[in-house]
Amino acid sequence: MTKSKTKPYHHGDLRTALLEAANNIIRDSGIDGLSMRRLADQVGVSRTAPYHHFKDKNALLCAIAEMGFAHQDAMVNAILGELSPNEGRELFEQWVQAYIRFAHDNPETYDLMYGKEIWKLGKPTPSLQQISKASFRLWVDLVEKMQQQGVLPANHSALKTAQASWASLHGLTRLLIDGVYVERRELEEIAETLVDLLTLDRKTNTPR
Amino acid sequence: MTKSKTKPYHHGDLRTALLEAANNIIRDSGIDGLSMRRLADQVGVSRTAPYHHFKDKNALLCAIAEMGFAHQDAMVNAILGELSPNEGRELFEQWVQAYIRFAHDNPETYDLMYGKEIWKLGKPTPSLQQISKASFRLWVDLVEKMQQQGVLPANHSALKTAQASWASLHGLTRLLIDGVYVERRELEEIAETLVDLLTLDRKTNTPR
DNA sequence: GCACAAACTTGACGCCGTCAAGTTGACGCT
DNA sequence: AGCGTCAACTTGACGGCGTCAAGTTTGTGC
Repeated sequence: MTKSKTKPYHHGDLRTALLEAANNIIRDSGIDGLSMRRLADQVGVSRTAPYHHFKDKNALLCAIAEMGFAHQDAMVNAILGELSPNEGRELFEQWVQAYIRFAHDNPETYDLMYGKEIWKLGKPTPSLQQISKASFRLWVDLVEKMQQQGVLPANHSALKTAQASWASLHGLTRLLIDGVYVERRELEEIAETLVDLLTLDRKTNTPR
Repeated sequence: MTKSKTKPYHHGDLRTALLEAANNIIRDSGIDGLSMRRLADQVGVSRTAPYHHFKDKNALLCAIAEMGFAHQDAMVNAILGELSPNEGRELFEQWVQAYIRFAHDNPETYDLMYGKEIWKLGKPTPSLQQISKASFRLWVDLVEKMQQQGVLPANHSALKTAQASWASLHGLTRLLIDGVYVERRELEEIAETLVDLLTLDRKTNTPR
C-alpha cells in the first residue's frame, strides 16, 4: 500500500512478498506455525531481513490483521450493496451467516483481528486501531438501520445495541474457531437461535 | 486428586506444588510467562522433573483448567444456594455479573478453560472434557429454570437457549480478557444491554 | 564518480519444549 | 542384611524461537 512509488532494491518488493507468504503460512499452519525465521526462509531472504519492513513480529501481525479487516469490510459492503430495502431480517441473518463463514474460512486471520495476541499481549499499531474502529462503525450503522426497520429492538442506543449484539456474535464465532464447538451445522442452529433471541419479533417455535 | 495414597518420594508432593506454582506464575505473568523450565525452577527441581507428573505442557494446562472449572462451579452453586424462588431476573443478572467478574479476576485461567490453547491447539484430557461438560450442564439447568420463571423466552429448547445465551456471555467476556474492550464500566453497561436483549420482557428505556 | 543510506546477511544470546541416558532413593522379598 | 526393581529426579543435548549488533551489498542523488 504505502511502498508503491520507490522501485525494488535487492528483492522485488519484499514487504508485499512477506505479507503474502505470511498469509499462506498462517492458512496452512496457523499463527503458531508462523515464525519470522520460517517466513524469511520461505521468501528466500535471511532471518532478519523482514525486520527492515516490520519493526517486530507484532507489527507484521498487525499488518496481516489489517488485510483481514479490508477483506471483511469488502464482504459486508457487498451484502449491503445488493440489498433491496425492507428486507431487514433477511439482511441480518445473511450478515450473521457471512460473518461466521468469514471466520470459519479464515480462522487465523480472525484470531489476529479480534484476539489477545495483538490486543492484549502486543500493541495494535495506530493504523490497525483506526481501521478496526472504522470497521466497527460499519456494524453500528447496520444495527441502526435494523432498529429503524423494526428488526432489532430500539430501547437502547444503536451503539449499545451494536456492542451487545456484536459481542454475542463474536462469542459464537470464537467458540467455533477456538475448537470449543466444532460442529458447523450445530453452530448454525445456535446462530439461528441467537438471532431469534436478539430480534424484536421472536418466532414462536415449540421447544424441541 | 489421584495421588493421595502413596507418600512422597524425593520431593514433598511435587504434583501439587507444581500446580500451585503454575497458578501463581499464570496470575503474575500470564500463560505465556509460564514455561516448564521456569516452573521447575521456581519449585526447585530440575527442568524435566515435571514431566513425571504431567505428560507434557498440555496436560499441565488441562489440570489448571480443571481447577478453574471447580472454582467457577463453586461460585455458581453459591449463588444458586442463597436464592429464594421467583427472583429469576435478579438471579440471572447476578450470574452474568459473577461470570464476568470471575473471568476478570482470573483471565488466564478463563483463557485456558475456554480458549484455543487447549481446545484447538492441544487436546483436552478426558478428565477435563468430562468436567467442562458437567459445568455446562449446570448452565443448561439454570437456563431451564429461567425459562420456567418466564425470565428467558421458551420458544427454543433449553439446550439451544443455553448455548446461544452462553455464547453471548462468552463473547462479551472474551472482549474483556483479550483486551478488545478494556473499560470495565463500559463492559458492565453492555452486559446490562445484553441481558435486556435476551430476556423475555425487555425494559423500555429511551435510547441514549 | 562518489558519498550516503537503505536493504540485506552473518553471528550471537538467551529463551523454549522435550527426548535420551544416567543417578538417587524407597520399598518388598528372601 | 542384602538385593532387585522401579519411580523420581538430574544432566546433556537438539532444534526451534525473537531479535540485537555489526558487517556487507546495492541503488540513488549530487
